Amino acid sequence: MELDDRKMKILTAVIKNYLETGEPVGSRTISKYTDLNLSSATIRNEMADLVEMGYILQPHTSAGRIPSDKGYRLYVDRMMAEMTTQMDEKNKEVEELKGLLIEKEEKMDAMLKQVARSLAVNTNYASMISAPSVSGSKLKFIQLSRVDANQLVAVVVLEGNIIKNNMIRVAEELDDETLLKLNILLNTHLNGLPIESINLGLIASLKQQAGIHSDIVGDVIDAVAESIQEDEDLEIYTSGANNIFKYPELADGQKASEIISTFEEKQMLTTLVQNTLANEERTGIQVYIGDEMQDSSMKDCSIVTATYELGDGMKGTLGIIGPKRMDYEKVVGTLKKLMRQLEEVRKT
Amino acid sequence: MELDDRKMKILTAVIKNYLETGEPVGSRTISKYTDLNLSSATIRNEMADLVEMGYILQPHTSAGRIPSDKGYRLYVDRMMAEMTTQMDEKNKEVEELKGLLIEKEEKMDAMLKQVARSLAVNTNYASMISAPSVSGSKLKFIQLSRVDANQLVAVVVLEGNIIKNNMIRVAEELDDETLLKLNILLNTHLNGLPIESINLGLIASLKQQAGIHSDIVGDVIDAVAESIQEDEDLEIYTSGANNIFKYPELADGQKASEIISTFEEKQMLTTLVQNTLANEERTGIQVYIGDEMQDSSMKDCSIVTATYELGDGMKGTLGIIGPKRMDYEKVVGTLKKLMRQLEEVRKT
DNA sequence: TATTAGCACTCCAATCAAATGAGTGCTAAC
DNA sequence: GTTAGCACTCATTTGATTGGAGTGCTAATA
Repeated sequence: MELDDRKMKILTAVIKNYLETGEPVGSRTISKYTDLNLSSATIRNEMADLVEMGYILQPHTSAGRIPSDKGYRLYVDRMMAEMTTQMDEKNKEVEELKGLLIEKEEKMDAMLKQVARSLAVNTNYASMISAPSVSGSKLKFIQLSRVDANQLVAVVVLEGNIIKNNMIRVAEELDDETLLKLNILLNTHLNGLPIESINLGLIASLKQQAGIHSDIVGDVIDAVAESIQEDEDLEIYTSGANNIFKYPELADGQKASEIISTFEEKQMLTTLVQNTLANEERTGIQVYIGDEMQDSSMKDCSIVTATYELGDGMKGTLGIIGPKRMDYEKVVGTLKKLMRQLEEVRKT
Repeated sequence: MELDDRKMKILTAVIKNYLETGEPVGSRTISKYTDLNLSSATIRNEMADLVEMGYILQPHTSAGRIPSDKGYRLYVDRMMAEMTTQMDEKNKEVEELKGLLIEKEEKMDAMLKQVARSLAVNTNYASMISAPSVSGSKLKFIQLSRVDANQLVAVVVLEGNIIKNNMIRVAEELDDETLLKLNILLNTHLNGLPIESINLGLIASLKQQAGIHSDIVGDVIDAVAESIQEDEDLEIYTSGANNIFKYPELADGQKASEIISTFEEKQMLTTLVQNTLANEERTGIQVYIGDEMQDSSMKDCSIVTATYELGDGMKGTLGIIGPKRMDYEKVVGTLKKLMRQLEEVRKT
């Protein structure tokens, strides 16, 4: 059987209607809703075909139809394709979301929290944002200072002015001169390097040059590596978890509990973010529908993710978690705008 | 009317039973449950009195009784008093909670998250912990370094090895010598000072001594102050929010949504923490029952908080949020143990 | 051949009455 | 002061009934 134009129109109508109401859609409704001028009986025949083809489902014998994951997928893919062709809508709506303006924030985490929050408030869905991965970013500055007899603090500044630090405990006390030498050694060899390029070979070479202090250099490099790595296991901020209660299909006790839990654990979100960053493609926007995510607690949800870039190869992901029947157009639009705004921020 | 011994026993029996079952308790149940050897009829008479006195409630005419906030309050107060007298229970149960062992963590926030999590897992209630307030703590070390032409990074280490940092933008470029002088100036005047003592007078005096660079000193001090203040607006970590779904009286959509929301916003928790820190008393443990909190979303909850101290005047609060009928004894015991453990941590 | 009107049928959801049973309050007896 | 006994209350459960939305199928129509 073939998905001809008419079937497509009916499918779209079913989905759109279901997105609005959340109730199964009957043939009569479609008959009026569309401009096809077909009777409900004809629609029924077509809908029976669509069920057979797997695009819609019938909760029970005498009920209307609801979209299946496959149906949503088709719909979303078409929408995404359309959106990229008619890019003029970009200008049209740019003003619209005032609440989404991002204030310049000195502290990265404060900014991310703010973005997550405003995203949740504006869309009425739950939201998340991952801190930008620093991989690919370059070392800008390293400073080793003595705090007291056997404690040092290592401060590392990356491009994009991300500051990391770490305490280092040293067995033997270091005098000022040695400390100075170490600082010079570290800075001359490491500044400007992308953090990936700090590998074992380089560390060995540094240790050698440090002579009698090779142990300390080892410790220091470890500490530096650790401080960089620190939230390379993707810090994720979430907001608006309670929004899921606005959608009856998620608000049921059992489901809600699972979703909240998944949300809190963040493990699942982390893998999703990694997934998104790995799969990045044309628009940078990806949609996961129901079972397309591994996690069973998300089987009644959809997640829309977007990759943002702050320059210097610092990429992160932001996303919306909502019911399958979420307003994909609005969400995708909002995310696109936010992506653009985040990319502006780096210029300031 | 007077709350004699027998009434007290009956009240306690009602509460204990209700804590377990969550169902209204009838006279017949009490008649068997206690060793009073009284018939249900007598119990009924007494319970009628207890209702009149406000310690228990009757959801509707022909139902059993449930404890009122006043009843809970009496029960909790008595329990707390008992617990402080028979402190031997301390030894008895110390082994019991294996999962509660706190691993030494270099990073404060990682440790706090871990504590919150283990608290939630062990109790089956939601949990929270506030980062220790640094007020009262002393400055240990300040370092100002140039990252590039017009950006400095200020690193501040407080006692307890809390590290804070902040970027500073300067209009005019500073040469190495000036920077060195500034560092010396800051360290000689500020090291060892409790952070509260950095007031306007001191700043003015520093500015004066900085001579032509007084503007910069102002900026720097501001940055330092800001970085210290940063999470003085009480960072709070929460965990186990989904546990509320385990208690039917909270799992209903509307209520759950409000609670989750309150939990996420953290505003209410912040004021609670401040409250707790301000009111600290004998044991350091406080119980808030239902309406004793301002927030209406918490009207069906109780919160038990404990104040921990990491030395150096660094105090924080940890707590448990659950239904009113939570297992107060267990919760208080667990919190006490955790307090002790946290206080051990500082010694390592 | 594609479309449509018509009709019997299905199934959910809402409504209602009756039955159930836990628990009370009160009174009279012990 | 305590208790047995009894009538009464009220939430909850159960089952039967109904209404209506929606389907599938068939026969008539264009």
